[in-house]
Amino acid sequence: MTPPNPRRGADRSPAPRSRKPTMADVAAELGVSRALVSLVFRDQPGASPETRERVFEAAARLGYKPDMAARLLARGRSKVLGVLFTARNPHHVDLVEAIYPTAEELGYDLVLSAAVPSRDEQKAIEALVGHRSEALLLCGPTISEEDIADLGARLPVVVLGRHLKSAPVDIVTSYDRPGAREVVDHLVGLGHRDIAHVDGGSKPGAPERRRAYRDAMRAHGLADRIRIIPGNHTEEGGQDAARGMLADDAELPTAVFASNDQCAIGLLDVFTRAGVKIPEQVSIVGYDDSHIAGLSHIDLTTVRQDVPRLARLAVEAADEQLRGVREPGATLKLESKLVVRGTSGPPTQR
Amino acid sequence: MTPPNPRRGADRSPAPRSRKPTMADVAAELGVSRALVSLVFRDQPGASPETRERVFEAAARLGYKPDMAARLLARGRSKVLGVLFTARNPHHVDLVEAIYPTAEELGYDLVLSAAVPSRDEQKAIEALVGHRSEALLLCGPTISEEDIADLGARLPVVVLGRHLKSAPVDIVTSYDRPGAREVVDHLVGLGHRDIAHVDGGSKPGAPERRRAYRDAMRAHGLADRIRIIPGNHTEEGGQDAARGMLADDAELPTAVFASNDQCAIGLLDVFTRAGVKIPEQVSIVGYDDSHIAGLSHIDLTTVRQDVPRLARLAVEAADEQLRGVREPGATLKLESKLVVRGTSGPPTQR
DNA sequence: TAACGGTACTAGCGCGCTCTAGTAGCGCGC
DNA sequence: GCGCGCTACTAGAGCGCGCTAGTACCGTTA
Repeated sequence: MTPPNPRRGADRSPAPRSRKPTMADVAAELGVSRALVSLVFRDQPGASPETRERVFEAAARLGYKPDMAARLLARGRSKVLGVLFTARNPHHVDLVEAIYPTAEELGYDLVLSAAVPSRDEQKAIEALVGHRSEALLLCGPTISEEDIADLGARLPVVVLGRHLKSAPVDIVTSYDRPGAREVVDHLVGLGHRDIAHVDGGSKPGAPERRRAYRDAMRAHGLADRIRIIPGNHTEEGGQDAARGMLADDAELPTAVFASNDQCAIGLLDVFTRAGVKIPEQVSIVGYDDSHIAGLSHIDLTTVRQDVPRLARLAVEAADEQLRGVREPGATLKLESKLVVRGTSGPPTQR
Repeated sequence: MTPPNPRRGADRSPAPRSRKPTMADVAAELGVSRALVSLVFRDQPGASPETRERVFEAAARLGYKPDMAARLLARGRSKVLGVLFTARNPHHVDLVEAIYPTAEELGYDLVLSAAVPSRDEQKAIEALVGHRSEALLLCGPTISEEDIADLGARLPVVVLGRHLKSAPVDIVTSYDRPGAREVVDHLVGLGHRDIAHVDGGSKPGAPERRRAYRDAMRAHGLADRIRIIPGNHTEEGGQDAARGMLADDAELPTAVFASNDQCAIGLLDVFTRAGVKIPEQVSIVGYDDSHIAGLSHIDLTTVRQDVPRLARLAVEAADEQLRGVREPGATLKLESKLVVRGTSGPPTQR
């Protein structure tokens, strides 16, 4: 029986388009050695300015572009960082956007792999490793701490936005306590006392934010008002939580602190549609200050994570691990700060 | 005992982590040839079942993973598709998610490159080509038609969601006319006559949707009610348009058809915050049915593009070009259909 | 018996590049 | 004359893999 995929011999040369020119073509064109062309393209000393000129000119004329795969293979260092992110998470998207400039600055190329429903994180990570990523930047990974530790033993790993007890990886994230504290301070300052928290279950960062919320409430003597509603880091999570609160006979809290922006947006939506005035009847505060909260239609009060610095630190951490200047296992935390926008305000008395 | 570490000269490898195992390590471990291991990993005939078992077992034990870069280099065909998308566009994200399964099915690996503000499309595309993408899938590219044509001359290109006059590339998109027609039919059926269109300027797909809106209005004898408001395919575009409409002395239209979902969401937000009831005072209809519209808090009436099929057709088109079974230049169009949700309803008389 | 065909494997070249270890040619000082 | 150091270049060995063209060893068949 022939295999179902008989793409074999016909596999060799795809379209009869003109073959991609290689370094050898450029070298032959000029009558010099491949090594010289290589030198020029790597911007290494050892070629005269005139020769450089001629090489670039010939390369442009032939349409030569360096082949990354071959370069990666030949070079000890691939200078490629693999980035895992969740396509649907706007905060991750922000991080990815912010990672590009620093990576470029330090001379790294980026390969992205998206965790999507049909393709779990493990597979996405394997793809990154397979593409010769030297180090991995994982945005809010949901795989087990053990798996992350295994990965960390194989290559440098930097985890963004998630705490880990003990894994041989670097961690770059924000302090949750001050952020949550600022949220509660802000809301209490506005006159709120019934401040609920819609959490993110066990999603990256969620346990810490939940704890920070509890601490902040206690610090304000509001221990008895602590109310934690199970949620998720998705719009649906917020929607479900909001529906639950509306269906509940108990009074609505006057303020809700959500575990991330997507969740907050879910809350916002269901409340708005139910005729609950935001922020008059319920104030809503998110977390992350993803572009979807800040730039768009939401005008959400939220906790801003310093995304550009998070991204920079993450890339630098990876670079340091790669250069071997220190052992993995560092934890870097940044301050985050409250951004007051339109979804929080003083409660109205009922 | 453990594999002897044949360290090469002066250790160029970054961290002193255990060197990545290669096929040779696996072969040595079993006392067989590299070629055998290669066979097994490529799932080719020529190895006994027992041997396969042993190879896999040894590979797992050593932690061997095939190296893509080397594989790409050695293989005539790289079997890698490069995907360009805009990180912030939820519809693009949907497409990326949908592309993965088909690509996997046809045996292609995916490399993503995001167009982000700090990194224009040209650079993102160069990165894809440099990583040995055999073909490119471009989600709503904004570069010039000429640049796309140049690209298409170099390698197979499939453009998603944008019309082109003449370029040697395949195009996969949706018919705009029936979708827009359905929108106008729906709104007229509800009793609307003042139906405005917030367009997307020259963004991919926008001109066609604008034209389709005009045609549909004319078909309903509403040529004199045609009202096109300049917008953009972003939330800000929608917000600006909405603010403009509110500031305008003229009466609000009773319905607004936005050029994409993000734009519709911007409209939705500004209107809602201004106290305009949706859909009682103004109905809003989007375009794309991106997850942000469908699954989330928006409950937006919109035109659904058949994302899974778009994705499948795009990958298949790339595959066909690569196999050389036809010349590039095909245009594939899919039906799209109206999805009625909560943001459209009958107008209230004033 | 030889000839044959099939299975299970191996040798070794080459993909396009990087990089070490060179060589050739030059001017210079002694 | 010699060595010296410098610049400008080249030869050639890999990087980890895929793939063609083998070889060795069966069991059949005429």
